[in-house]
Amino acid sequence: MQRVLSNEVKSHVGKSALVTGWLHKKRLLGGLTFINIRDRGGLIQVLIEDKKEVEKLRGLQIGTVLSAEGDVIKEGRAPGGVEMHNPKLTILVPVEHESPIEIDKPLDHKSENLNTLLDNRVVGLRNIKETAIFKIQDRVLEGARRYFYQNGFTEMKTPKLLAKPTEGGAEVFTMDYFGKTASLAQSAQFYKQIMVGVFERVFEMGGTYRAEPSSTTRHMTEYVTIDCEMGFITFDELREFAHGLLKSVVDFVWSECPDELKLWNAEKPVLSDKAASITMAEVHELYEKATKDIVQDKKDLTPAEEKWICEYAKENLGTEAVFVTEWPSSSMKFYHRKTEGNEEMCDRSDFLFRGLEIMTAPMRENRYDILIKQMKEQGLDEKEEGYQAYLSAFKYGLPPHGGFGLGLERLTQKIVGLNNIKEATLFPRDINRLAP
RNA sequence: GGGCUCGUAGUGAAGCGGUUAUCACGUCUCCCUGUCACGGAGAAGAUCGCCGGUUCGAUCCCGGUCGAGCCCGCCA
Repeated sequence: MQRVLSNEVKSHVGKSALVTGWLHKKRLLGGLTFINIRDRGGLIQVLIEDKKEVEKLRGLQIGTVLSAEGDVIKEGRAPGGVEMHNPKLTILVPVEHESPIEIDKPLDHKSENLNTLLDNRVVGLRNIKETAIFKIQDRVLEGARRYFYQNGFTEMKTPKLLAKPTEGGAEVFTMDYFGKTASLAQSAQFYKQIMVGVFERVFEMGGTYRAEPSSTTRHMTEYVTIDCEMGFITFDELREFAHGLLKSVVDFVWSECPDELKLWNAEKPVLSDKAASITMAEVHELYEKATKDIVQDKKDLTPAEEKWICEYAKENLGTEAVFVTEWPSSSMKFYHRKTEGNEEMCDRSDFLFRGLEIMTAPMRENRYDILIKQMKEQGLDEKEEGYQAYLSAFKYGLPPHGGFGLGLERLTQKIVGLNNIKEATLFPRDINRLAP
């Protein structure tokens, strides 16, 4: 008999069916035994009355792989309205080891116990509520992909093994590469820009590696960026496009994952039709006025300011996502573009969503000679081998362009409403964690 | 890299200078015909993170160490 998925069983009412999956839960009530079988479609309840069949489950733990062939009955008392009766059970993989954590009840997400959650990830991810996070993440990726395709983008995959750190710095992982030193990509920056010369609009979703010794609720050493770069656009158009991406992804996820979002009591974000922007100076001023806190370093935003300005935007601008613009050019990357008519500033924006920076969206300097000048100003040697391929893209013509990197796990975290980015990561990597 | 906090059965918690180290979930045995966080009775399960010190006596107080979490810096 052919296997039927748990969510398709309802179309077999009155007939017999075969379901195969994992033993998710058993409840023995004497003459009646209920079990739940989990497969990729969800859960199905099976009622076992035959003592011989019940006895097959003795000593077997949650996680046992089994199949049940029986009659599909319409039953209002069963979850989902259908259940299987008179099953013949076949144990495919007996499991006798007790699960280290429970998988049929919501798992503890308190920060103090995060370590247990992550140490037992292999089994814990089978918990329906944990699975929901990553189903949502899957839809985030798909929603983003659709938005890019609708807007004329081409998906690409750029190398993550690099000869030279793309943006310099100590936060780069290095390794032996057949006698040479290779580094892991800490961004797709150079390749994204190079590919503007090929496709105009490109995107990539892939791993990014940073050897930062950060220990916070929002940092990991390996994470996924939804990266894009687009040519022939203005700074305003870039922010509008990025805002549109967030809106589009949110709408898509809420239409695809209502059940999963409900498990987490996730509230749909309120997002304005058009992108909302506030200058950094305005943020500092509003924040200091409202909280009486003095911001020491005015060249950046503190986490407290990021949280506060998002609350402000929600109340006053009708949106939970806001761009912060007018960043000082004194702390910009060499490939960023200075603001025309105001060289003290650069065309950079950070996109804050529910109190967290989820992307940086700047324009790039596309004029070859000015780019070289900016490299020199930052003490970089444009003649170095690692820059040659990158610079030749400019030498042979790149239009005005800009792009951004959106942190997948940060976005998932904020959509679901999780406290720590690692809760939104299957197998997180941080300064202390390299396994599982 | 800096600061603060926390380590007690498989999991989550309580506790106290002298206890048989307490509770809930899970596990095991028995009972239970509509459970869905099933219910009831019983049982097993803990070198109280590790090392050292103070003390007649340390899980508890002190020091170190290892591990973890949170905040800051930096960032997505």
